[in-house]
Amino acid sequence: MAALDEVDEFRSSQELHDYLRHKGENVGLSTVYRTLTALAAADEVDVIVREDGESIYRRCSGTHHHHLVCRSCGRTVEVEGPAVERWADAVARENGFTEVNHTLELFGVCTACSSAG
Amino acid sequence: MAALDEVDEFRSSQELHDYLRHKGENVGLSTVYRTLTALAAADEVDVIVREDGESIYRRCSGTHHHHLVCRSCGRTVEVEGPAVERWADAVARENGFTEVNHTLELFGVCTACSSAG
DNA sequence: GTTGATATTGACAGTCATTGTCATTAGATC
DNA sequence: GATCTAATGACAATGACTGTCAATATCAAC
Ligand SMILES: [Mn+2]
Ligand SMILES: [Mn+2]
Ligand SMILES: [Zn+2]
Ligand SMILES: [Zn+2]
Repeated sequence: MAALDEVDEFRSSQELHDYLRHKGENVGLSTVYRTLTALAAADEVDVIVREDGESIYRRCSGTHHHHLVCRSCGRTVEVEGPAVERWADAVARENGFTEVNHTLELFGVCTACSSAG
Repeated sequence: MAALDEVDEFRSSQELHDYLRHKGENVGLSTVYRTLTALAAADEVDVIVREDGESIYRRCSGTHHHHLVCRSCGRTVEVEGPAVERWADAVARENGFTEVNHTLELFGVCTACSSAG
């Protein structure tokens, strides 16, 4: 978890494992997978599934929010949208669905990356 | 594409391949993968990446929309949220991001499945 | 301090969706 | 029919993720 705090961007299990190994920590890949899965289940970290299907993790604030992520450098901005949350609830109710959760992520190119080209 | 029209729910490449084989069509798995990837790239079908990372495909209406999907049976409702679209645009602009797209899907349990248990 | 019960670890092998390869086939053009 | 070209499908390879299990750490008695 400390390692995730250090990077501030979304990282996959394998990336985080590499990072820890380069820092000299002797930790196994299995443990990284297990730990991240457990932390995500306990809502201690956020997970999003990238478009290629790989899961990436990040230490985030405790409140419900979504992400605006730079496709190029991974820079992440946490964003909130109360109107969106209400809309999702209403849509689910209108259609009789229960136990509804939603995934909402924004992917784009940040200022730094678009000026760098 | 005709096969996708027949099912009306999101299906993975492998599921669609099975379906075609059971109907007697002699088509290879590679071709199903290739075709679905191409159709998705050409915006002829919608793709979403399930939480386990598997990509599933569906023939949808041409207008921009999102999905309310039953986790149990796959039943899918197309939903629209103009307020959400405006919110996404505003958030992207405020943070200086360009070329922004968004993924927004709702997963829950439909009426039929929740009464069936 | 030693012992033993219990939980955690990590090396390694297995799984499975997806992608790559390539010889074969289908279709068009002459 | 001969020749070229694009599409196909069987099969192998990739890679993220999961399962296994012996080795190790943790810790509470004794
Ligand atoms: Mn977050
Ligand atoms: Mn759709
Ligand atoms: Zn960037
Ligand atoms: Zn259902």
